[in-house]
Amino acid sequence: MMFYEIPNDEPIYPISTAAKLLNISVHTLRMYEKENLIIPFKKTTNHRLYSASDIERLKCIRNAINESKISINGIKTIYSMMPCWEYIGCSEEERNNCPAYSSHNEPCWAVKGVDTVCAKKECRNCDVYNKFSECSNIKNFIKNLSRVK
Amino acid sequence: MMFYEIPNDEPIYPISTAAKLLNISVHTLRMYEKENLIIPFKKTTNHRLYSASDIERLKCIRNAINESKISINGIKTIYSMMPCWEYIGCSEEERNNCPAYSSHNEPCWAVKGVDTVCAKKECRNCDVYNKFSECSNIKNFIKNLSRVK
DNA sequence: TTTAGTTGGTATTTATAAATACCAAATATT
DNA sequence: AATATTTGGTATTTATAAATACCAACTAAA
Repeated sequence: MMFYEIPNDEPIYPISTAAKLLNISVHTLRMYEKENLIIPFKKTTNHRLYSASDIERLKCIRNAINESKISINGIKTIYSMMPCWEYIGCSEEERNNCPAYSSHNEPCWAVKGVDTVCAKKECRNCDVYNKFSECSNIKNFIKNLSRVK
Repeated sequence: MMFYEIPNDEPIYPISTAAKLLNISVHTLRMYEKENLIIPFKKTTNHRLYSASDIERLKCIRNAINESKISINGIKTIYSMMPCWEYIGCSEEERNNCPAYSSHNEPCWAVKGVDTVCAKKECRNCDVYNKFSECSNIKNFIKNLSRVK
């Protein structure tokens, strides 16, 4: 018998499976997407697929909502505080042209402009986006910022 | 006729006046205090007094709750992200001994320990606390952090 | 000393965020 | 070809955060 290891960023679960794994409804998953909390992989036919790391991210979101009692808009605001420009390495000018740099309500991946460094990037694969599979990472990121730089 | 300028950090409004200015109930003000969103001045008799800058801060909190739809716990989590240690200038050791450094749910002024630099400080008068009279300042602080250091 | 305001507490109400239910059209699967 | 699933949409329900109401004891002001 052979085992194949599936990378945890491989999109494998259709939406119904993801919903079952998280014990929530399919519609709720679409709602989280509409709110820019999650970016599932989309097939050419527009059908969604979720990876293991997507599931982890969603567990984290569920925990924030249900245990920590942080509203969806609260989570979005927290996401918006990520200093993405440091991670991407934006120049002074690039920062000032980027809506993400001044956004206080939406995560960077929800507001990237058309002339920005990130415009053509697939946010789903971006480190800035992925650093949040574990939610407490934003403050950790801020800690590192202040030490490293 | 003479005019006396009142410093905007001077505690002058009793709770009923503050409530009227904000168009909310007295109990709501006490609730915000219990949740560590605000630290009003307390007279020796335990009666509260609010300053003009307290009122501004509260307007900001009201806006976050009513307009931005961020829950109280969300606001607390956002407050907890403030890199106070940079502002206070804590050493490596001081950081690691301070509950505020690792807190993800409570603002620093709600969790300061007994052996910390801030233990004896009056948080109400602290710059870290006061920088938030204008709410969008946390991200601005992070921006400065990454540039200055 | 009489009236007004504050204290901290619990119990209740209200407003609404979050989740569910249902829909017809499109796509996937057998 | 027939069954199952997904799509995006609106309308509804549910759970609960946030605010209010009420309390007796204490303090402040006229």
